[in-house]
Amino acid sequence: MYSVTIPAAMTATTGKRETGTRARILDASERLVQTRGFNSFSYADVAAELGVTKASLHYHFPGKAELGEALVARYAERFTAELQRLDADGSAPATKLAAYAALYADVLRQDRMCLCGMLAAEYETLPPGMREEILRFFDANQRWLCQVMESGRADRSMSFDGTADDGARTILGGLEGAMLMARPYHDVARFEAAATRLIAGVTGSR
Amino acid sequence: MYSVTIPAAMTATTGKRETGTRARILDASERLVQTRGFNSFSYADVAAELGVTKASLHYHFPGKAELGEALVARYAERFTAELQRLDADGSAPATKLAAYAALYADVLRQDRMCLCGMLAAEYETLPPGMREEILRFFDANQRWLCQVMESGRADRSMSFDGTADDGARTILGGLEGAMLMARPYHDVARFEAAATRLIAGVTGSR
DNA sequence: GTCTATAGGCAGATAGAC
DNA sequence: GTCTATCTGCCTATAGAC
Repeated sequence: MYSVTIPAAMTATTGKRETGTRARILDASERLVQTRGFNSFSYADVAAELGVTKASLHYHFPGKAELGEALVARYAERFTAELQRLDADGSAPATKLAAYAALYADVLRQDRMCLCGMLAAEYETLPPGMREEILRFFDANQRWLCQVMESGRADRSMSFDGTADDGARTILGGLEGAMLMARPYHDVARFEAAATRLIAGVTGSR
Repeated sequence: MYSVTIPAAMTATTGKRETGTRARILDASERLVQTRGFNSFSYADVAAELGVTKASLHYHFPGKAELGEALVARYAERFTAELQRLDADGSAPATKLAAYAALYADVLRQDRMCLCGMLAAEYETLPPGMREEILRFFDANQRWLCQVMESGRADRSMSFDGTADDGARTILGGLEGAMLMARPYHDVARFEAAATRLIAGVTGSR
């Protein structure tokens, strides 16, 4: 098994567990956005879940835009930390890709969509600050995948046509799409089968 | 070029152009859902675009749930007609897959997401009637892709590992995900590169 | 079929007491 | 920091005239 996800309410950089109201707001909001979408959850939802008032939430996050930006920032920070951890492992490129896909599977097992995948669907309706962060998240993933594929090609453990850049995009989009499709069916196996095939497409294991 | 999409306001089965208010409501709503999402558009948006009042919309569609169901039903009907048209062509399996991907590219070129791909993200928030129709849409696509792949394997024009079922799901999810990723970047080429690779993964053209 | 008018609710947000 | 109270606006939806 490749997982071992960092819990939401834990700062990726310090590893320090956060228990303050701010972190609890982010945790509840994150789950709501990943399951329902940014435009389909309200301050009232979060307040009810935390047992506080809406006004209290506005103290921590003046507006929904600020809350949204904080959500993506924390999510991206955590995800980046996971990618660095995978790099630190020093495992083979193909193993890294499998571990990467397993991160997605972990999210799906909680009946959630990737936060940024969900926000990508709502992209047109989001405030500019959130849009920029979302693109940065995808760019970072893309770069990491591209680098893994390049190294796999370099050590001859992988063989694929075209650029590593296009391959990375195919995998990123393929995994996001596989999540999107698997969720309505509540079928993680559906995701895993697709993930395996997507990775096989670049490892040349056919 | 593989496209030649049936215009929205045209009944797929009869080919008869519809100009009534009902069809115009569906057209405007469809575009809004595909760009913003079901929970991010309102009767007011549609009414303003059509130059009628919200009350008039409620005459044609009592509630948003009924409007949503009619949207998916029409979209699925149109899409199914396209698939039948592709079958009638009698072209090679690989050509059919390329034409299938081109249908998605046409949607993306209008800066839209696949209607059902968008609704898949919002799935948890949708009324039961819409949910069932969305699953039916994906099932139909899946079956069509599966059948094309089976025939490709049968005539030896395609070679792929695993079941055609898994392959079909990988392509369906891969294309939906590629759309999802390409839209924020306004980059159709990004989609096309991924689509080509996804199809190459089953045609064995490597 | 389309309109005016309006209901009832919930959204995001703010002021100010404690 | 969290509360009560309140505001304004938009949402879906309905009644009833034309």
